[in-house]
Formats: sequence, structure tokens, C-alpha cells
Amino acid sequence: MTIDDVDRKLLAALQEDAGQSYAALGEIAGLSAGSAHERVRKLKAAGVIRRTTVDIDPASLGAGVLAFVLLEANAWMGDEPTQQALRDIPAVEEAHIIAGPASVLVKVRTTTTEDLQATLRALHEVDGVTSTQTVVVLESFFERQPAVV
Amino acid sequence: MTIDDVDRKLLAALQEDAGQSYAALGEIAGLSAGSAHERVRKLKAAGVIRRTTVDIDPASLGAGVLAFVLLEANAWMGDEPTQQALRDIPAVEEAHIIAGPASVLVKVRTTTTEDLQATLRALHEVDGVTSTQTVVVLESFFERQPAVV
DNA sequence: GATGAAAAAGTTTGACC
DNA sequence: GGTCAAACTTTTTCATC
Repeated sequence: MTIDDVDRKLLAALQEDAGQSYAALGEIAGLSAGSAHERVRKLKAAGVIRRTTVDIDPASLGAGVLAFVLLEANAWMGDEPTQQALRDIPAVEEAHIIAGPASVLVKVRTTTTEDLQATLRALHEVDGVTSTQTVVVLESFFERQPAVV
Repeated sequence: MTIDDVDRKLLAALQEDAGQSYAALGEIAGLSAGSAHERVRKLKAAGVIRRTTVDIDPASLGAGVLAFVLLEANAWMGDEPTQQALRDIPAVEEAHIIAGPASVLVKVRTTTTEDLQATLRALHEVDGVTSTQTVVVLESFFERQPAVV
């Protein structure tokens, strides 16, 4: 799909507040409400907008411990079972294959350090993982969504 | 604010799809549409729900390069100007003070490796930063929102 | 593609439990 | 707190340009 500047304006506005009316969106993008609606419908159909969701404050739910964990492995970890094993651990928010010594970098968020320990144990038990190296976050400056450039 | 199981059900359902009706939300949580509406209003007022937003596929916008950068610093980087300097770089999605050798871990997403290079240069120019260590992501398994437990 | 207006659906309020 | 229903607003469709 081709995304032009009008689409980008709509995306940025929706990222800011997905609850606003199509009339308001149209005003921002220089469109009628109907056209704004049609543009957004296409962006959703094309998968540019994956879904409308809600940004929840993790701290309010008691999830105050954040850490990044490097997983070193003795086998190729880019296969489907490995992916699924990581997905099955709820505390794992992200998992990436990286260039460099360790093979997988995961982002983990838990309520307590005991939970973090339990999650690390679960990561150790993933097939192929030989060691983990954990970096605990002391304070987060910010976590924001990808910029719409 | 006290968050009970009914609230958690609502939060999980909204995270999945913020566009669904209060009638549907009520059904999930075992509430009338009116009560679901009132609960969600309170969750928003209390800041548990920060905002309703849209999940945009970064790849569709051409943002295909992801990296994590460790910033080593010669001064305390937990101050407001440092935070703002990082915030002012659009490609920086996250910034965390970490326990360990380097002091700040940032997550960076750009369209090209040239853009990544430009971002690294910008990070080098942040006051106090003495060196950067970059880990480039080869493939992302997943990036998802914090679990509602 | 965009517009404008009508029809359908959802949100929001308020009286009552 | 929760329910129900009426009043209001927005979404969605559609004929037209």
C-alpha cells in the first residue's frame, strides 16, 4: 500500500487519540468525515493499522520490574518452537534475534524480583538456551510508540 | 485505585480491541453496558488507561531497522536535560537507566542503516555520553503490550 | 477518490434500585 | 456500585460528483 502525507497525518492523530471522531480526523487531515473514514478503513484493511488498543500503565497493575535478558544458545533459535516457547511466557514482552555474541534478546516485565527470577528460570528451560545474562532497569525515562515519520 | 478481576477483564478486552462496544465489553466482564462504561471511565480517570491508540505496523511505514544501544557516560544521566535530549531524537523509542556497566539503554528504530548511523551520531552528541555500543536486531520474533495479569 | 446526507449503531446521561 | 432506557453523537452506507 502507498502511504501519503494525508495518511501519515491520520496515523499520527489516531496514535495520539484513537477515540476521536472522523469529523475531527478529517479536520486534521484536510478531509471530510467520510473521506477520513474511508482512508482509515483502507489503512486497517492493508494492515498498516494492526488494531485499536489501549495504552495501560504497567505500574498501575503492579508490574514494576523491567529487565532485558540476553539468551546464549547452542543451537539456531530462529525456529518456530523457540518462538512459541518465548511467547508462552507472559512476562516476555519482546524477543529479537540479534547480531552479536548472544543470540536472542528478550524484554521482560514482572511485578516482583521473585517473579523475575521465576521468568529467568523459565527462559533457562527453553530448548537450546545455555546461559542468560540479565540487565535490570533501574528507571525508565520513557517507552513510546514508533514515530510516524 | 483498586483494580479487581472485573477491571482486569475489561482491560484485557480493551487491549485486544478498543473499538468494541460497551455492550460487548459488559458481556465479557459480566456487566451491563452502562456499568462497563462507568468502569472504563474510572480506569481512564485514574490513569490506568493512559489513552486509546492505534497499533501501527512499523514495517509499513518503512521503519525496518531496529537496534538497542548502550550509552556509557561520564556523568549521572538521570537528570531532566538528558532525558529531554533523548526524547528529542524521534528514532529513540525507549530509554532506561540500567544496573550494570553502561548507564543507559535505548531502543532505536529507523528506516535505513544510514538513518541508524545518524541516530548513533545524535546519541554521541548527548551531553555526558562517552561511548555507544550497538546491538542490531536481525529479526524480531514479536513485540507485544504488557500482559494484563 | 471525495462529498454530503440518511440510516444504523454506539455513547452518554440520569432516574431508580 | 449496578441497571435500564431515552437523548444525543458518531459511524457507516450509499447515491452522486
